[in-house]
Amino acid sequence: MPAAVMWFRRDLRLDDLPALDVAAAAGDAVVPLFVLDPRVYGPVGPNRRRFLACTLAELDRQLGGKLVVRRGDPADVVPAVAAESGAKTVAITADFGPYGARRDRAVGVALARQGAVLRAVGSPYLVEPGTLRSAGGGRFAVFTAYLRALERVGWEAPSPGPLVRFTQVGGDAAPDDLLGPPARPGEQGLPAWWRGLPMGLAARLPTAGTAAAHAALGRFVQHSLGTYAQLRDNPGADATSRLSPYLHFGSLHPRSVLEAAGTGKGADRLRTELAWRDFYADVLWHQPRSAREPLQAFGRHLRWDSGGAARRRFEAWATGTTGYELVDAAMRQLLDEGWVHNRARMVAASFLVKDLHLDWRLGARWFLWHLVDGDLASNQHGWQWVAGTGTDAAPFHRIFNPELQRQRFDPERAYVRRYVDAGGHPVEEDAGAAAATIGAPTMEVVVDHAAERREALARFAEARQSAAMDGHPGGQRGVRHGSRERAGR
DNA sequence: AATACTTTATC
DNA sequence: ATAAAGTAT
Repeated sequence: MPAAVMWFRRDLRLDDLPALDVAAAAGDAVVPLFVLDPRVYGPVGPNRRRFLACTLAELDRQLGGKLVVRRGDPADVVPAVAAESGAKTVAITADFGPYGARRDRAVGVALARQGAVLRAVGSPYLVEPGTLRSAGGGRFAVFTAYLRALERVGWEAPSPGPLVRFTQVGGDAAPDDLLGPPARPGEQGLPAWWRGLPMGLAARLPTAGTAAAHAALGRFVQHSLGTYAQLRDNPGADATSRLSPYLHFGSLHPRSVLEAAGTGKGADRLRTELAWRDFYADVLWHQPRSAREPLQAFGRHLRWDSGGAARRRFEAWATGTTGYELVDAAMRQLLDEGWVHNRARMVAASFLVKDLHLDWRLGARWFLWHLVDGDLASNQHGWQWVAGTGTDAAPFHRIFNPELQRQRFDPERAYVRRYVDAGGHPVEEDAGAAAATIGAPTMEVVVDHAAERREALARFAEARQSAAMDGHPGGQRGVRHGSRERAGR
C-alpha cells in the first residue's frame, strides 16, 4: 500500500481529527503537509503569522520533524507532493470559506488528473456549515433559531487520534518563513495611508499549539467556567476562555471544548458563544459574498464619510485616541495583544460605524490584520451585525452608547485603566477612588455621541428609503448574487 | 396566526 | 415603560 497525504490547514492537531483517520486508513504511511499559500497569508498581520508559525513548529515536533512545509499555489504544490510520495489519497478537513472552497475544488481537479483523490472529512465546527435548515428548508437568517436547530441536532463526541506512521518528502519552506515581510509592500492588503501606524508588537501573544490550548482549556474550566455566564461580558474581569486563536487554527475543536465544559450554566453560555461561530460560518457558506458585501440589500445604499477628516477620525479610532475610554481601551488592547474582549469589540466597532460614519469594511480589515484569532466568517459578520447590515432582527436602533457601555460593563474601570491608564481621559465626578489613580489631563472627544447617533439614524432611514425606491423592499434580506440557494425556495 | 425574542437606548 | 421590525415556530 502506498503512502497517503494529510494536508493540514486550519486543523493543526493530531487527535480528534477525522481527516487523519482517513489518511491513516488509506496509506501504510502518512505524509503530513502544510502549504504556505501567499493568497491566504498576504493580508495577515504579524500577530497571527507568529501564532501560526509557533503552532506549526509544535506540530512538527509532535511529528518527529517530519512536517513537510512548501510555499506556493496549493493547486500545484499538493499534486506535486502526492506524486512524489506515490499517494493516491490526500485527506483534508473541509474548508467552507469562499477562497478555501474554490481552492479545494481546483486541487481536487488537479489530483484527479493524476489518478488521485482529495477526500474532505469533518469540519472545524460543531455542525458542518450548510447542513442545518429551517422548517421551510431555507437557510437561517437570525442566530437564535440557528442555535435551537443546532442544539436539536447535536454533534459528535471527540475521538482519539489513530496510530500513524509518518513519513516525509522534501520541503522548500519552514514555519518561520511566515515571520518575514510580505513579498511586496503593496501586498499588505492595507491602503497606503494606513502604513506607518503603530503595528502592535504582539508583546503579550498567547503561547500557541495544542499543549497550550489544552492547558488554557483546563484552566478556564477549573477557574472561570463557574462565573462565566455572569462575568463574561465584563472586559475587566478576564473571565472569558480566550480560546479563539486555538479554535481558529484547530489546535482545539469546539466539541472538545464543550466536552470539557460538561453541563451547567457556564457550559450553556459557552455553547451559545461557540454556536455564534458555527452560525457565522453557515451564513458565509450560503452567501460567500457576505464577506465583502452587506448581507442586507439596503446596506449598499448607506452613505459613508470619506476624505481627510474621515481619515483622521479613522486614525483616532485605530490608535485608541477617540476620547471615549472603552473604545480607546479596546483599540489599544488590539495593538498591544492582538486580541480584544468581545464586548469591547462590539463597542469599538459600533463607534466606527455609528459615530464616525465610516464603512464597516475599513474596521473589519483593520481587525482582521491585527487579531490573532482573526477569522473571516466571525469577523466580517460580527462587523455586519454591529453595522446593522447583517443577521439581526432589530438592527436599526442598535447603536451602542460608549459611555453607557463602559458604566455597565466596566463599572470599576478595571479594563479602561489597564489599557488607557496614562492616556489622559476625562474623570467623572463620581468616579471615586478611580479619580485619584487616573488624574491625567482631559482628552477631547473626537465627536459628540448624541449628535452622531441622530446622524446615523438619519442615514439608515435614508438608505432604507433609497433601497425601497430602487425596488428592494426595506426588509428584504440577502445579497441577490452569489447565493448558493436553489431557486424557488 | 399569534407570539416570543432580540449581545439596546432613551424618555 | 416603550420604541421598532424582522425571523421562526
